[in-house]
This record gives sequence, structure tokens and C-alpha cells, in this order.
Amino acid sequence: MNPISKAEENHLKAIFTLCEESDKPASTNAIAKIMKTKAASVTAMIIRLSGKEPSLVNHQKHKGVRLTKAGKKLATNLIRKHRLWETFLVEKLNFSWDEVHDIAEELEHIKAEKLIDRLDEFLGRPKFDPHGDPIPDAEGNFTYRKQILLTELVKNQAAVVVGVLDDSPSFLQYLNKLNLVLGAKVQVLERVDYDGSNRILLNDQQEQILTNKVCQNLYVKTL
Amino acid sequence: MNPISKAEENHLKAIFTLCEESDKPASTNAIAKIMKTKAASVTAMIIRLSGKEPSLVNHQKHKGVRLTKAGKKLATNLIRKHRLWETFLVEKLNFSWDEVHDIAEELEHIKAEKLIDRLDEFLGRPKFDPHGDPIPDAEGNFTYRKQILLTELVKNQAAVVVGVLDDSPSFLQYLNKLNLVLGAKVQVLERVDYDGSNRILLNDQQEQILTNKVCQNLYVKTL
DNA sequence: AATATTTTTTAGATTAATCTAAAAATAGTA
DNA sequence: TACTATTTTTAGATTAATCTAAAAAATATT
Repeated sequence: MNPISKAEENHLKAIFTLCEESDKPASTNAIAKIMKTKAASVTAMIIRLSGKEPSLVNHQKHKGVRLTKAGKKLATNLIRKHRLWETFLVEKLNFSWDEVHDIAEELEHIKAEKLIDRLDEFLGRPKFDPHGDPIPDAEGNFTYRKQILLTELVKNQAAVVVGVLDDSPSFLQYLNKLNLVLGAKVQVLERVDYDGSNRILLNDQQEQILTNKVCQNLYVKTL
Repeated sequence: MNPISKAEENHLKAIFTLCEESDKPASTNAIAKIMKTKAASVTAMIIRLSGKEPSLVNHQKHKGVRLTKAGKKLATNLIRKHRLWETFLVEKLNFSWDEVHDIAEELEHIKAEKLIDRLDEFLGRPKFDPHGDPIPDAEGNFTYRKQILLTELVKNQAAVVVGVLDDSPSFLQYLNKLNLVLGAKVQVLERVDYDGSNRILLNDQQEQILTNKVCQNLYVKTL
């Protein structure tokens, strides 16, 4: 059975993400939504993936689908490639963090393993990408980090921004304007019950008002 | 009419190369040979390419095919991308010149124009790739250089190696062994009629015997 | 539990890119 | 020039990846 195709890879990635998020088998509908296709197409693809040697997914009709060990390995490697390319684009080619997703989405399908090894080395074997997401190593191990959402940070406790939950360009661009980039130091001065806003001290200097929506999408690590 | 596909791009590149080489329309058979497909498939592809808006090729049945202005623009841009990626692989990721062709063959199909602009900048807007081939600029202009084959170099005239005609891995690897890399200084000490070999002085130091075949595939520039 | 709603699968069709085999056109040669 | 050989095109088939519409299964609601 031929080398794995881009469409197959993207389905694996979607299934991986869904199963990680919910710990339940991924539904055809949910996969179709991510892939921007229809449930019927997903069913066909699942059948093809489960017919691979070795099989990449386990599925029972109407019961959703999970990745096998082999499928997980492939999905993890894709995520590794995606995040390394994003890092390259930001660190070396001066893209900003809101621009890199779509380009990395294409680059992640380049096959040569040696390329990704060398790229990893060139970048200094980074553990996190420009959005603060962990980059798995060549064996597929992620680095975990005790991080919390800014909404969970206790008042006056100092912390640094280490990542985002929502990585949509519009949110990232808004953060740019607020100077809320990775590494920024933050402290919650006050949580205002009245409108759910948060008074924040940013980099020990400026005060800033953040809505709960923003705080719910920012990961921080206490100092 | 949708974005241009990888298969379409590769056909354009093949046609470009053939027409540049011979100044004649490219034949379906010749294209099929490069594409490793069959003439019938090429005919089908040509019909598709000529139906694009704007049309990418001009063809009359049984008379071969040429690129239109629009087709040439696309082909040139592909060559630009291919050569910039090769340069990146060698200069930044420490690949050797015999390893980069196939990887660049994949990378050249990544679409984002901004990516290639930034890459060009990152590499310092190089004019030649690791094999000495010119890299067209964003407008499609190639830098020409008066270069000759080593077989044409007059006896005792000093010159530097600036490129290769044959860029097959086996030839490039052989050149590595002989220390005949880009920038090496060469002088022809003697052309031996007996066996068609050439006595060369390399980097003002070592003497080296090169066959005519090697000399016919090495471009040099006189000093 | 019976029925209605939603989700998933099946069936059948479409498009891109390829193939083989046969027909048609061009080129080469006696 | 007429015949032969080669090249190109046409015709018809195949596979991957998608679609729509309908059928079947699972889930939710009275």
C-alpha cells in the first residue's frame, strides 16, 4: 500500500486532535467539519485508513474511530513537522505568529525525514512552537509544562504568558496589539464582578483591562 | 479554473526545460519521459493546460507544445522556488549538493508567495544555487555569466569551477571525492590525446587526472 | 416504548490524473 | 513516391477523493 497521501494524513491529524480533546472516539461528522468535507467522504476515508498495512485506525460502524499505535505515530509526526515549520517561519523568516498556520499546513506534508531532523537541529531542538504548543520529539514525546489559564491565576500572583488556547489569526493579532506576546509578565490586580473584566499589570509597567474571553484563552505559568 | 496543481506545474516545468534546451516545441514523448508517464497522459494534460484562463500552453496537434507568456511565468517561478530551496538546504541545513534535488522537488510546490520572498531575503538574495545554476529573481530574470565547459578552457588558463551540467547525485558525489567543488581553482596542464584524459592543476596544489566526460560536465569561469 | 431527530453508512456520480490499446498523423527510407 | 516506422492522439478504463441523496442505525423526546 502506497505512501500515505496528504488527504489521509489530514484525516489522521483530525482524528488525533478530536480523540485527544475528548478522550472519546471521533465521529464522522466532527471529522468532516475539521476537514471541510462531508460525513460520507469521511466514512470512505476511514475504510481506506483501516485497510492500510499496518492499519491506522480502529473503527466499528456507527461507533466512531480511534487511531491505532501506527496511526498515532504518523499523526504525532505530522504535528511535529507542523510546529517545527511554524517555529522556522517565525524565528528565521520573521513571520508573525498569526500568519504561519496555513503555510505550515502545506509544509508539514513534505516527506523527507532527514529534512525535519536537520530543521529541528537548525532551530536548536525547540520544545514549544510560536503559539506555546509543545513540539513532540522524533520519538513522539511531548514536553508537558504546568500551565494554567489566566482566568485561574490567583490575584497578585506573578506569571508569564506561555501559550494560547485559541490560535485563530484574529485573536493572535489582537494580542499583538495588547503586547500580550509569549514571555510577557502578567499579574491579576483585580477581577471586576460587574462586567467580568480583569485589571492586569503587564510587564510590571502598564495596566490593562482584559475581558474574561481573552483570559480564558491565554495560558500562563506562575513564576 | 482552480489553483494550478502539482501535476500541472511539473508539466509546465518539463516543457520549459525542453524548449529552453532545443528552442523547438516540446514533444509529448519527451515530456512523458521527464514526467515518467505516457505520451497519452501528456496529451490529456496539454489539453487541460491550454484550456486554462489565461492559457498556459500553445499547441497544434502533432506539432508539439510551447509555453505562453503566462506559462513561462509560472515555470520560471517554480525554478526560482526549486533553486532557492536547494540553496536553503545546502547553506542552512548542511545538506550536500547531491542530496537536495528530490527534497526541493517537493518544496517547490508550496504556494505562499510571501514564503519564497522571505526565504530569498533570508538567504541573502542568492544569484546561483548549489549546482551553479542561476536563480531567477521575483520578476523571472536570470543572471547570466560567461562560463565555459572545462573542455573548452585553453591550456594553462586559470579558472574557477562555477557549475555543473550534469547534476546527477552520482556525478556530484564523484566530484566531492575529487575536491572539485564550486569555487575550486583549476588549470589545464595537458590534454592527453592517447586516452582523452586531462592533467589538471587543482587549487594551485595537487595535480589530478580528469576524463573528458568529467570535463564536459563542469562549467568554469576564467579569472 | 413509540416516534421523531440526528448521525452514519451505502449507493451511485464526478473530476483529476493516470493507464493500455488502437487509430491517425507525421517522418524516414528504399 | 510509396511503404514502413515512429509519434501522437483518441477511446475507454482505473483509482483516489470528493459529492448528493437515500437508507439504516443510533439517540433523543414525548
